[in-house]
Order: sequence, then C-alpha cells, then structure tokens
Amino acid sequence: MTVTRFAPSPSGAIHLGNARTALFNWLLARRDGGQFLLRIEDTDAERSSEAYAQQIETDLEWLGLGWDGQIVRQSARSAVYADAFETLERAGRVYPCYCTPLEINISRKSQLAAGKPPRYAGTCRHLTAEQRATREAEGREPTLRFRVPDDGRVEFLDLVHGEQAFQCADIGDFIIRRADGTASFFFSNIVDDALMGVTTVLRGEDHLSNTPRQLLIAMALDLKAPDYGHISLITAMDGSPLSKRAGAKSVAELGADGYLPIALVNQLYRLGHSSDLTGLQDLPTLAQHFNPAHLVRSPARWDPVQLAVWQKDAVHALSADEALAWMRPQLPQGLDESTARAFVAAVQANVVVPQDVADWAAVIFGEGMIQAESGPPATPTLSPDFAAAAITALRTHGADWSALTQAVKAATGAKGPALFKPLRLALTGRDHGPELGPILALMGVERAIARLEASTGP
RNA sequence: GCUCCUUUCGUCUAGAGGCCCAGGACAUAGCCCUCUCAAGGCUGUAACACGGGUUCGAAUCCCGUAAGGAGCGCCA
Repeated sequence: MTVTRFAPSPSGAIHLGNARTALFNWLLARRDGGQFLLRIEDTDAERSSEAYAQQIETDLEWLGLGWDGQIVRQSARSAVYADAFETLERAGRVYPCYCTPLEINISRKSQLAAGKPPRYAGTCRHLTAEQRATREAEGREPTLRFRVPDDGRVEFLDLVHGEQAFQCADIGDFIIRRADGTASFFFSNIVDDALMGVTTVLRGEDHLSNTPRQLLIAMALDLKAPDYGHISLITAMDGSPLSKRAGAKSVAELGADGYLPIALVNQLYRLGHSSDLTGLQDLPTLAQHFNPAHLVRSPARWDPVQLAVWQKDAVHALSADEALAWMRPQLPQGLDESTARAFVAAVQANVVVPQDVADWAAVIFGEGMIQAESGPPATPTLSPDFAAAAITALRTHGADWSALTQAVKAATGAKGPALFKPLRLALTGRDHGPELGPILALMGVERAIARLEASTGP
C-alpha cells in the first residue's frame, strides 16, 4: 500500500512550496487508495510554535488535503529516538562530540576561507575514554554524531532524477542528537518515515544532497527507507527563490486575499508536473491523473497572472451558494437574502477577486456618483432628450430594462451600441460589465434616475 | 571552495536520434458572436541558453562554457 506523508516543521506559515509538496503526496496516496499521514516535526522547541502547528492543520483543511489517522508529533517521540540512539551507540556508529557551536562556527569559517568544504573536522571522532571523561568533567554537554564511513558511496534511485550516487568521503560526520538530547532532522525524519511505514516521499529538491545521510542512518539501523522523489523548487518570476521579499504569500495570506483553494491547487498541480489535463479540475480528478513519473526536473515559476486565471475559473465554477458565501463579506450589511442572491447571479461571471465584488456592490448599491475604475473619468454626456426619455420610462415602468431601452429607442432613434453604451456608462460609470437588465433591477429606479440626471449634458 | 540539480514559446509543459523547419494548455493579438464584459468558436504571433564533438541524421548522446538553484548547520 502506498503511504505518503507531509512532515512540516511548525516554525512558520505554510508557503507555496510546502503546499505543493503536501498536495503531491496527498494526490499520490489518494490515487493509490493509500494513506496520507501528517507529522509535525517539532523537535526544535525554540523554533516551533503551537500556533504554527494549528495553522498547518487549518491550511491543509482549507486546501482540502485531509490526512489519515492521528497527527504524529515528533516532540512526543523522544523514547523512540532514544532507543535508536542506543542501538547506534552500541554498534559504534556514533560518537559523542564535545565541540561547542562557537568552535564549529570558527572551524566552518576558516574552512570556507581556505576554499574547502565546510565540514565537521572530526575533532571528537577518535577521543579516548579519558579524553571524554575530561570533557564531561568540564561540564560539556555532548552532541551525538554519526560516523560516516571514510570510503564507499551511497546510491539510490530518485523517482524524479533517476540514479544518484554520492561519495561518503564528501559527507562530514553530522549531528543526530543535539546537546539537549533532542533528535535532529536527518535522524528523526528517516526514523519516523521508516517506523510509520511511509513508502514514498515526495519532497523538495533542497533535500536531494542530504538524502545519502538519511540513507546511511537507515542502513545503520536496518530500517527500510522510503522511495524518494525530489521535486524541483518553485521560483519567483525572475527565477530567484520564492521569498517573502519577492512578494510570495503564504497559503493563509492568499486565502485571506480571497483566493479560492481550488485555484491554488490547480496552479500548484501544474508546477513541476506535466499532465494532459486541461482546465480547472477538482481534487479527485487531479488525484486520478497524478503520476510521479510525470514529475518534472526543472524549476517552475510562480506566475501571479496564471493564478488569476485559475481564480477566475474557480469563481465561475462556484455554485450559487458557494458564490454567495465567497462574496458575502463584500456585500452591504443587512442586505436581504433574495437581493444578495440576485446580485451574485448578476456579477459572478464578471469578478475574480473580492475587490471586484466590492466594486460592483458599490456601483449597484452605492449612493452618489460612481467612481470610474481607471483612466479618464467617465463623464458621459447624455443628450437631454435621451436622458429624459430614459427617466420617463423608469418612472412609468419601474426598473424594467427592456421597457427602458424600447422607450429610449422610440424617443431618440438610437439603437445598438449607440443605445446601450451611453446607458451603461451613465448607469455604472464604466463601459463594460455584467448584463444591464439585472443590474438595473438591483439598482432600483431612484438610483438609476439620479445617475441619469448626473450624466446629462447640456 | 567542494558536491549535486536544472536550462524547450511570456508562463506551465510534450519531446527519451529520424514521426519536430518542435506539439498542447494558459496568456496575448485578430476575426466571428454580441449592448459591453465574461463565455464560446476560428485564426495568428511566439521557444530547443551558447560552443564544440559523436552520427548519414541531435531538442534528444558526450564534453566544455554561461546562467540559475540546492547542499555542505546543535534549521527543517
């Protein structure tokens, strides 16, 4: 059975890259009828926060990516890691390291300055029992380092990149247990994947060069490592890493901006994954067509323009109820239900983001003159007889669009664009938008007359 | 610095030696439809990073260069 997982660290908001990783793993599990697990990697108490852990759940649920079973928290699994540490200690695969962060830092810097790889120098690798005792006596709290073999290589088959091989000699001994006794990422991550029965891990390419370390741990512990697929990173439009500074928003922020989860999901689905699927699709369809073999190796750009397109499709695809719920925050307080529904029906095809909804709400329900959205101010001038005919029609027939147009047509002879354009401009302040019939009905006679009068030229 | 990854239209991508003077989708332009917008239909513009090889033949294989990215953390 396929078992995948999403294993975020609760040290920040879920960003686009994380969201896509979660999506792909979810899709794979759902496609295979397997399981999608959620594991919170909170071994680093200083960086982790409960608020972020909560936000992760909220974001995942909002995206529609439900997980199976209980959420696993690494902070509650220290006993499991302790066992594994002991196994490695007994096997002599690890050793205590008494170097302080400061010492390591200095070493790193001098290695870098000398043009060498900044790796652990191996200072504590061959300490005698006495030397260790001395350091213990000094009160130094050791970390536990994994003894990486001097020779040999680690090979594995990456689901996306194919055969990979790394020389052990290029890998420095790394810490698997911090001085405070907590497990570090390389360690707890692979141990838990194996113990939780995870079969496939789709993760960011930033983990590719670290995979050998984790495989080394798994081998030392005689654990079955999952298959890895390293997906390319998502970048900003200029190819630079996606960052807050580059304008990248978190999932929660995008949601707060009014973007629909299905729009996000559709955009994410196509980044780094090729598919013959076209148009907006729901999660089950996406899962059905998801294929790890179609994962792409090159980085993909996050295009806000494309997101807007998906969002437009997503808004159009909303049912009347969903659309109402989405537009509600932009509607005037206390608007009655049937009017609200009529409004939604009238504008749904013409809005993409909440601001668009707010704009049309202002046009239809707002008092006074209408602000043109941009460009030269809409100062239409209706000829007096044109306006008079329109106003008379409104007084006689009420907010009846066809009665209005027929009356004006009869009175002025205007037809086609010459008839509709001036009316649209006078009524809404802009030269495009939803069908005028429903708009007029929602607007009501009084507002319509006021606007026609305000637009009347000499 | 060392190791690793990547490079096809504006964007997402197809392409695993001849099917490719490179296909699709979105974006974009024009036309049709139409009161406008949206939707829909049709048509168009638009790309193999560069330089060497290998081969009868290369987007596809090899080498190099350039550009971008990742890792080398008591972060994940």
